[in-house]
Amino acid sequence: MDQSKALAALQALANPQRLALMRHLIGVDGHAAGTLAACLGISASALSFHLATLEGAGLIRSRREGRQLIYTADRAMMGHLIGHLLNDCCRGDAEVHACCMVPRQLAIPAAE
Amino acid sequence: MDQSKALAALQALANPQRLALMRHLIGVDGHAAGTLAACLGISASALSFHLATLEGAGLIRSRREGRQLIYTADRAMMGHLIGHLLNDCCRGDAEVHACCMVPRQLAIPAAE
DNA sequence: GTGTCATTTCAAGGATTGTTGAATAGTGGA
DNA sequence: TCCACTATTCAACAATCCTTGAAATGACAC
Repeated sequence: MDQSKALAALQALANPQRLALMRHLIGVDGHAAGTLAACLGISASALSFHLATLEGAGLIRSRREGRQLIYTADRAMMGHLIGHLLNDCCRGDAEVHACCMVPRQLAIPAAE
Repeated sequence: MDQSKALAALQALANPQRLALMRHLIGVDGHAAGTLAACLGISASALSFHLATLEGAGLIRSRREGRQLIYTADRAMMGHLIGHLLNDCCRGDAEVHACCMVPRQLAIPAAE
């Protein structure tokens, strides 16, 4: 992932509504725009603006199902962004790695 | 890490100059403000503005050494931010993990 | 003390971002 | 066809962010 894509993704995530949208969209098959507007309590046009920003950054995709547009998270893109922060921006720094892996490692008791 | 801290950190990183600053500051003992201004080619006051933003978000710290202010990255904060994205925002999603963990996470077998 | 270096703070302006409400486009049913 | 439903686009405005250049602060040397 190049620098400018990572930056666009960070700018997209750096907003409370859009971060909330990503949370809603990760781990599900997708949500219609209307559902998302109701979840976040924002207007349809504000939602549309935020969805367009996330889609422009490559963090979500959309498909039409009848009258509805179903939005899904692009989990690979999210992973690549995190990978960029971790390995490129922080150059694989050991302390950064150690601090972000805590919960997952604890969830695996005596894994070695 | 709570939601609002993560958001502040994302907003701080979502700017080309500030992302470049983090890159410069990770993995070194620290840089004086003047050095950083020269590296990035921006004015002293613009630099100061960006450093204050990063410091306000907890991503860097500063100490005085004589006339100079030495800035260092808070690698733990950076790690916690990435951990938040990975485990809280993405709820530990396996595909997200798979896409970002190229070098390290391969050592940890999936436990879900 | 004065002078100089390194940096921050301030005020002003331009650029960008986000919200609102009305108008528009696309889909499907009667 | 007409109508209802879903969602986007547009224009206008408010809010925020970023840059600039001048002034102020803090630390050191003389």
